[in-house]
Amino acid sequence: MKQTKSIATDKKLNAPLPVVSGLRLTKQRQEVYQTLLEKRDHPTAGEVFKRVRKKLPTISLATVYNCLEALVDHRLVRQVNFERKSSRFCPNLVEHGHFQDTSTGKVYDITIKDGVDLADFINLPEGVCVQEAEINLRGAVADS
Amino acid sequence: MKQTKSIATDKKLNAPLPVVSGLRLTKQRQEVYQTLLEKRDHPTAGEVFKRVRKKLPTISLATVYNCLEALVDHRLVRQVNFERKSSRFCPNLVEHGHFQDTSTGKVYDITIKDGVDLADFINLPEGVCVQEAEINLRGAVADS
DNA sequence: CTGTTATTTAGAATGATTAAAAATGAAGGC
DNA sequence: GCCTTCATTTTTAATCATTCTAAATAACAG
Ligand SMILES: [Mn+2]
Ligand SMILES: [Mn+2]
Ligand SMILES: [Zn+2]
Ligand SMILES: [Zn+2]
Repeated sequence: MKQTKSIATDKKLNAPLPVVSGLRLTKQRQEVYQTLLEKRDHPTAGEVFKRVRKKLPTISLATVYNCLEALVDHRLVRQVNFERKSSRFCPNLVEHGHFQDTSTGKVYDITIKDGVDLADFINLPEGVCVQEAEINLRGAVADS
Repeated sequence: MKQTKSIATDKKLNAPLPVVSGLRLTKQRQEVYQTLLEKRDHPTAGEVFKRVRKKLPTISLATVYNCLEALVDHRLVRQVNFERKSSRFCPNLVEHGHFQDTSTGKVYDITIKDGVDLADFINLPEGVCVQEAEINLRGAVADS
């Protein structure tokens, strides 16, 4: 499927892990973050583990989980869940949703139309303040 | 939070499990389905198990999972997932999304504005045919 | 450089869900 | 109603992604 361009897609492929208060800089975290930037295919923790091991052969799976959690908690990475499958991870910080091709399992970013707001198409009850919005689609792609 | 009325919300509280080809009618399935209709609070499988046991004290948890899976596969019930928490189950078949109150954990149905279509606010790539759409919000509710 | 603490690591534990296999029962034909 | 067949239920064990534990290591503030 054709990839849509976006600000985040144009981000440098080897941007260093931003210095954020409360997030100690370790080579494991840098490498996990780099790995997510280099191939934006929404890998699972296990897939990230396989990739990072090429650079850091002694890293453990638990550390990959720890790093991903730290990155997610600091909002440098988003966690994407389809049904009860393994979580996937996405470094695109622009507001977007996800589409999964049911025949390949691959996950793609989908962007929200410019200037569109949640409340424009959803009946939000009085007094609710939406903090996180998840839009996950699944379906087929023509020809493939 | 105030419940929004909908066609499905007005459905009889004790509608029998519809006869569907390929779905054999058992008292376990009927009771699981009834339980979902009676209290539309998006219970987990474990919660359904606790409720159904009052009527069918010998039912097993595996059977509750089996029944829920059968109902979901036959599109009589929807499965709702927030992050990696236990799946929840919803008998509302009208197209809708879900909102979770982060302070109580409770899940509410949210309806899509009338006449609004996915493609109206999402940039769908060429040739994709959306088969399932999941809209899950989390946030806070005023006063509570 | 040193001390303090967060992080990493290997391994064990967790918990929701699924699978296996034997027992049960729903539905269809007679 | 009775029989046959095959889906479903039940109990139990297995799976598997993720989290926890405790000891070893390494950021980084002073
Ligand atoms: Mn977290
Ligand atoms: Mn299913
Ligand atoms: Zn993404
Ligand atoms: Zn619902």
